[in-house]
Amino acid sequence: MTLTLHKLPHYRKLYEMLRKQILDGVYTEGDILPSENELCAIHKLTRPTVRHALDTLVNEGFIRKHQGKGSIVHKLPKGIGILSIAGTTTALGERNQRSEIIVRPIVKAWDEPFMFKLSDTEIDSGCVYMERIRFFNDSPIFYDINYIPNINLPRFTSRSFENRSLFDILRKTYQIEIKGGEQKIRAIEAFDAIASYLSVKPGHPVLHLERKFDTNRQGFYIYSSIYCNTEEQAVYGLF
Amino acid sequence: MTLTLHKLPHYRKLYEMLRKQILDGVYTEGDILPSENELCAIHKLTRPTVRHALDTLVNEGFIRKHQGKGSIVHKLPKGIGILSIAGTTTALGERNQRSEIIVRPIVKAWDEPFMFKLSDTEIDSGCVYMERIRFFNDSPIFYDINYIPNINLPRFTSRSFENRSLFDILRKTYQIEIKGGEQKIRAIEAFDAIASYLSVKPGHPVLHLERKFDTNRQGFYIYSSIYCNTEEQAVYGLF
DNA sequence: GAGTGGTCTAGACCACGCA
DNA sequence: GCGTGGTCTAGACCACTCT
Repeated sequence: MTLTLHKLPHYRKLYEMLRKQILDGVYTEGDILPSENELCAIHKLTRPTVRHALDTLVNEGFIRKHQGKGSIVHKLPKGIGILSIAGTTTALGERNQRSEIIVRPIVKAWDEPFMFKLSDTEIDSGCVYMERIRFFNDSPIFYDINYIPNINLPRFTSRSFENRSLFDILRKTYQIEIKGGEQKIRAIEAFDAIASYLSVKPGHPVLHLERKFDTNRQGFYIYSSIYCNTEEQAVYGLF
Repeated sequence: MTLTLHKLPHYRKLYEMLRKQILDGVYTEGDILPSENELCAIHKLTRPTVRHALDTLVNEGFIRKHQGKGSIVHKLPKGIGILSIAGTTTALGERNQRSEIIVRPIVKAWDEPFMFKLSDTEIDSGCVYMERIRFFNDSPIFYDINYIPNINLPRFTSRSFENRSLFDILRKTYQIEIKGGEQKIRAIEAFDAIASYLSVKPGHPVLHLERKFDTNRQGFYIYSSIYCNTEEQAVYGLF
């Protein structure tokens, strides 16, 4: 579980460390983190750097800050945190999660019409396309269709994606990091294919998310269309 | 349209100014804002302060920053940005919006069971309850139920809410600011009341959001249950 | 009053995009 | 090479919470 390289900025390293400690239960709901001044002293950093790390944790919902009191660990969401998706680093290691490939990655033209506006470069390059089902506690919760521009991704289609995060592979193999994104959300009736994949009856309401991810590569975006069964677990988000 | 008071921090004033200029079309999609150093010179501020303002704009999706290029104004979402709700200030002035009160504010006990865990203080106080429909372009899009703890809110139930934001009143009358929050999202079948309010047929899929807002008052949260018709317009969010 | 987070200054060096 | 944003230091003062 050693981190890839130590070229991360200081605030990022502190962020990763505190985040891991919260996820590992070193700090649990309601605990107060060391104060900013203590963190400065411990890690030999200055307050703006420490605050940057804490601000990131606040944005991702791990802690809340209260003036005069301290940084308090927030309760972890019970649902599935797909709306925030921790745009920054390693995706949150959801428990009891596995995925099943429905359509292995293939190179093809973009669907027409496409859910987001594409640049000429994207259109000319075509996309790597794949379909997956993701399970939580052995129930199919997500059916997602992914579109990745076919630009400078050697041997991408021959890689294995079973039980590995798509974003993990992009990060580790191609140094592509997700920096943020936008999404459209609708409630729709499951049509036959969706109903079958998600084990619901046709016409059952499901969540439909259309997402566009920003990356650290200029002009390089990743697109996903996700159908989500919210019967048992709600989808969870912050704002 | 003068701002209430000038006691805002510097980064906040710069943020409000740039935000207003973007919304007013002074800068439009693709435009590059003045560089950080230019903003420093113009407003007599230092870079961390300017960067704080820009970071806030990034978090709310108004701009994207690109190293070596600048801060670029992002396209404004076409849908309804309820997932982010601009936790910080004046809610985004949606065009062609009006609301209709279904149940005027009344004091009552909390619904049982409640969608979020309540503290003893909250339970003992009861809540101010109200129901509203919100229209966009004359179509009923949101039906929302609001619960506000009945703690130190003199004359709240006698106020008029027509065409005024609930949060505006809380901010201006009681100095209560929304600082963030969390939400659960599901796709459900509209039951009869919902279907009638949102002008859809019973069983039609609608979005159901259960929200808990943090405020600047310690231990004071606001709760909403929102049903949303996503037939015409998608709900829009960032991450 | 002591400690906490919130705001702010005045510098510095680095990495990236572009001409 | 220049200007951009990204990171970082070393201080300062204020507002808030708790005791």
